[in-house]
Parts: sequence; C-alpha cells; structure tokens
Amino acid sequence: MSKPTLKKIAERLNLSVGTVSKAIKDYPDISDKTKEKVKAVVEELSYKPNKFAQNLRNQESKIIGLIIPQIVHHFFSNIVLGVTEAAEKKGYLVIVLESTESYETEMKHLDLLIERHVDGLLLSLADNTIKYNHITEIIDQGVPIVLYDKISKSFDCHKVVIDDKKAAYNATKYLIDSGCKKIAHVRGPLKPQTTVDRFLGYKDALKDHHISFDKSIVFESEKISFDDGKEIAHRIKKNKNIDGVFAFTDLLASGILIGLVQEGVKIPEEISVMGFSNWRLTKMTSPSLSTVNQCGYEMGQKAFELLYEEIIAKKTNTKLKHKTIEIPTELVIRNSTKKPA
Amino acid sequence: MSKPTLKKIAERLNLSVGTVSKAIKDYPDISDKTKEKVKAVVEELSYKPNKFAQNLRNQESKIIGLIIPQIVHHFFSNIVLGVTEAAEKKGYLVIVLESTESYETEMKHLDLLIERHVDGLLLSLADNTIKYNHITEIIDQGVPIVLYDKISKSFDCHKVVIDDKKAAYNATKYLIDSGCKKIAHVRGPLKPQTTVDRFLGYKDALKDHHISFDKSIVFESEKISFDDGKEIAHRIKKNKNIDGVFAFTDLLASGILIGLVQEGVKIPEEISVMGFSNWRLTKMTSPSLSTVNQCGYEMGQKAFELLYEEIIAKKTNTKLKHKTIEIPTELVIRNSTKKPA
DNA sequence: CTGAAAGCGCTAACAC
DNA sequence: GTGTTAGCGCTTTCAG
Repeated sequence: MSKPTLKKIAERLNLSVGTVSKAIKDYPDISDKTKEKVKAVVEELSYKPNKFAQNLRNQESKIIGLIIPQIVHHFFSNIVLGVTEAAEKKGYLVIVLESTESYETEMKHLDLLIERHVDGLLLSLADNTIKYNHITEIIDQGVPIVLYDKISKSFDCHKVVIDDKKAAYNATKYLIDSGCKKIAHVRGPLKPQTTVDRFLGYKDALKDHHISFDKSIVFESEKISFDDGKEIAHRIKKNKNIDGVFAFTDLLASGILIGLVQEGVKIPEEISVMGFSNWRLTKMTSPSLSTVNQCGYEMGQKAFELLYEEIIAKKTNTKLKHKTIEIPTELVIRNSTKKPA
Repeated sequence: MSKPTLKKIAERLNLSVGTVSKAIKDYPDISDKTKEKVKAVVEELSYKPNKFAQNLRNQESKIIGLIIPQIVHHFFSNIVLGVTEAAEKKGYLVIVLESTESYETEMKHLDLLIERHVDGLLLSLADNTIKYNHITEIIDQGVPIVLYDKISKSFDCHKVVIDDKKAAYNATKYLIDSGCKKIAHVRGPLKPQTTVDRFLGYKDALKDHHISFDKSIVFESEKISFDDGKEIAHRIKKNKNIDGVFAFTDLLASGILIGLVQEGVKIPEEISVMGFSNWRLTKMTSPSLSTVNQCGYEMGQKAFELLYEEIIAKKTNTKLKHKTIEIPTELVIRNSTKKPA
C-alpha cells in the first residue's frame, strides 16, 4: 500500500484529520480512548508524518548547514563528526559544504544553504574572507548562526574558538623551559586569525622569558604543505643557532621534522620541533612529534549546542546574550622535543 | 519586506499565480511579453522559490544521504568530498551520517534519511552488517541506492568498488619482483569484503610465483590501529625469515614500519613494507611507505553519478541495467620497499 | 495565451 | 472532545 497519511488514518477511524493529528501529538483536548485507537493504527501502518508537509507548515527543516574550510582534514573532519552527532541527538541533520578557504565559495555555499531553509548555520571563515556583508546579511535575516574556529570580532553571535594565543604561548614556553635559546617560528599567511594569534602567543612567550624577538627566524609558509615544511627545514638548518622550531600546524611541522632528519640534524638534541593540532600523523613520524592537541570533536559539539540555543531563542522570541566559548587545548609531548630539566 | 512569493508577484502584475509560475519556468504557452515582465520582477525582488513548497509538491528533496563507515578517515573523507562536489553540480545537497561500522547504526541512519525523503542513498556496508533486509526493503520501496567500497553481491543495484584483489595482487607481486622470498600478510577481521579480497590477491600472487602459502605468517589485526601494527611488528621480527610485509591498510603498515625500525630492523634492506590506501601519512614516515593508491574522491564522484542515473531512471520510469564500476588503483612506490632488479 | 482550481500533507485557530 | 476550515507556496491540469 502507498504511504499512510493522516487522511487515511482519519478515514479508517471515521475521525477528522485534525483530530488524528492532535491525538498523535497528545493534545490534552483529545480523549484517551481516541488517542489509543489512533495510536494503534499509527503503529499498525507504521505511519511517519510527511516531513515535506511538516517543513512547509512549520517553516522549519530540522536541517542545519555546516561550512567547513576543508573536508579532508583531520581537525575539521573531527568537527564534522562532533556537529553531526550533537545535531542528531536533537533531531537535526547536517549538510556539509566545503569553502575551500575561498570567499566566493563560502558565499555561494551559504546561499545554497539559505535557499534550502536550513534552521541554522555553522561557519568557519575562509582564510581569504575579508568582507563580511554576506554574514551580517544572514544575521539580519534572523538565521541562527554560530562561528567556530576561524571567527571574526566583527559581528555579534555565538562563537567557539580555541585560545590559539594561549596554546601557542604554552608551546613556546615549553621549548624555552626545555632549554631552547633560539626558537624559530613557522607561520601561515598573514590574514587568518589563528595564524596571527599563534604568532602572538609565540612572541609573548619569548618576551616574558627575556628572549629577544628576531624577525629573521620567523618563516612564512604560503602553501602550508608537507613539502613546504621540508623546504623551510633547509633554511632553518642553514642558520646554525636555531635550536627550536614552533610550527603553527602539524603538516608543516612534520615536513620540517622529516626535512631536518634527512639533512642529518639530530632531533631533539640539536633542534626541538613543536607542532600544532595533534594530527594523527604526529604519532607516526620518527621521532614522533610534540604538538598541541585541539579537540575538533568537542568544538563541533559545542558549536552545535550554541546553535541550538540560538534556534530555540529564535522560536521563542528571546534575545540572547552572545558568548564565546573556548575549547581547552593541551600540550602533547612526544619525542621531537627535549625534556625540561 | 517579507519573502517574495509567487502570489505577491502575481498581485503586483495583475496576473494569476499559475501564469507567473509558468513564466518563470519558460513554459512555451506564455507570451514573451509577460515572461519579460515576470522575470523583471523576479530579478528585482530576487525571488527564490520556496523549497519547502517545491519539495511537497514535487515529492523530491534534492538531497541525498551518504552513509560512511567513518568520517575521520583519509580515504572516506575524500569520498565525502567527491560525492558532495558531484552532487552540487546537479543541484543536490548531501547529508552525511556515520555508521561507525555498526549494523544497528547503519539501520538507524538509513531510517533517518528515508524519513527525510532523501532522493537517493549512497551506502558503504558496515563491517558487521550481515543481514540485508533493511537494504532490500529500501530497494523494494523504490528508493534509489548505490553501494560503494564495501558492497555485497546480494542485491541488484549500481555499485562502485576498487578491485581490491587485483590491487593486492599487484602489491604482492611488486614485493616478489623486488626479491622478497617470504612475505607476511597483515589482514583485518574476517568479514569485510575488502579484507577478504586483499587477502585473496595476496594468495594468488604467491601462487602464480610459486611461493608456497604459509598460514603462520598471516597476521590478523582486530583493532586495526597504529599500536596494533607495532605489536605485530614485534611478532614479525621474531620470525627471522620474513623479508617482506604486505599490510591491508596504511594505518597498520605505518605501525609495523615504525615498530620494525624501533626494533632495529633495516627497512627496506632486511624487510620491505607495503601498505594500502595511500594515506597522507605514508609520505611522512621514515622511510616513507610504499602503498596502493585508491582514489576516494573519484569513487565518491562516480558513486554520485550512478545514483543520479538511478534517480533519473526512477523519474522517467525506465528500468536500468545495473553495473559495477571499478575505480583503478596504482602502486605508489616510496622507500619502504626494495627496487626490483 | 491566461486564469481558476485542485491538491501535495500537515497544523492550529476556531466553532460547535 | 471533535470537526471544520484556512492556509503554508508551489505545480499542473483543464477550461475558456
């Protein structure tokens, strides 16, 4: 038989569609007897309400959109997982779209999701997003949105971040505590908040420990690739005095590590290497890579929870004070760094 | 102003809703003049049809469901990307759900997607799925479905696979050609097709090259983890004669590689190690890991394309002859294997 | 060429 | 308690 509908159930029981609908949803003004009858039939036909009709009627999709800079990425895919699982618990499904770190794609994908009437949006800003009109527009339209990871202070909404600066500070401090005197930093391109904050944390740590900042040993990686790391390793090796490297992401750090090893540098005796993110691969390099753990899963989960708050607030017409949640990080010390005395 | 609707456009132009609808879709029975007028207003108000209404009316969601054994996984996240991008080109969005290799979760998530009236399903069977009623049910209901990667011969639908057996055969053959005489195999648990096929490929290669199969040097990993690999490395080392290892996945292979190196074994001089999947990390081990490349992106793309065929066939009431597409693999030779003479 | 009308399946205000 | 009704916004058949 074709799909059961309220109408069919109603006909079978000689009730009206409205009554059946209410019975199913346990409205108090329906007698227990009819509720029972209705529920029996619902069971029998294993009736499932038609989502299309519900969506149209209730103006909600029970779907949220997740825009992620890169899908094939250890940290970000953990976020996908965290979001998906948290959402599922509340009856939401997730549509994932990649921004590929591009402003245009970010806009296009945001549009696609809005068109589909997603109930909310989770967004990590693409690296080259500099204008924010598309986002303020979304906020003005009243679509719930939460920013995660790469955020901007330019607008008022819930945010989830890790404290990159603090984490970078601690990573650098560890290198200093373990005896490094001349610590290079490998950063990414100028713009993204994360890169900048990690750089600042590095600088602050140096300052607090009376090590003078030397611009010439801050390397900037454009492509942020494993091979880029190797190339930078080469430049690091040339500078005889460097005895520590703090790279802003594990992909680079591992390239640097392998590069240095291949050039005959003893790790960590001659140079300590510290990464950032705790990618799976950090366990597998030789020596294994010390790094900063950032829990993407937890970030994803929290991001959804905040979005959910926002969705509920919208439904109930409450104004929310927006907060920024910080996901804690911790140092993961492996074998690419010396032990502190 | 609130969202533009067909009705509002119609009122503004003193037309009927139906005419406006047809004008927008370029129906031949509408005069060019009214089409122009309508399109001007559409432009002006930047009218977007309400998807909820379209869904309800057309009985299609333009959303497909993708069930993936594991989200945080290099190969599978490449599949997610391939599917998402291919789908987007045809106007479909993708909901991704994880089966965590569990039959129950697979069923639950399949149900969730069906409830949402996805237009089609992409499924890779969970390792412990042994009963297939839930899937035949879906096929019987007429929901388009395509199986990818971990498939089963039990039902009639489009499938996308890599030829695991052939790929494993070639990997093993390479080890033999490079002079290995006693090649261990590290496999996964009994069930999944992929594991079995890779094992069979290994066996066939031995046979074709007159190397007798030795059950005692086939190791089975239950947890399929990096540490499991290390533990197996230990057992391999004890067997003095083994001079080659073919592991059915890179995660294990890398554990074995690192494990052997740590126990002082020279790679590849004493033992060659060959992995499978070409995970990113294979470039980063020391020595780097030879492996078999399987292109998840391409698999995802092809899987969607087949699903799209199926969706169209359903719309047009055509019967399809179902095919199984094989995604080619290739050996990626790095430094964990000896060069053939 | 255009308009009217039915209906996709559900919800909720209102009437009885 | 239950039924009636009026939509949500769109598509498509049929009539004129």
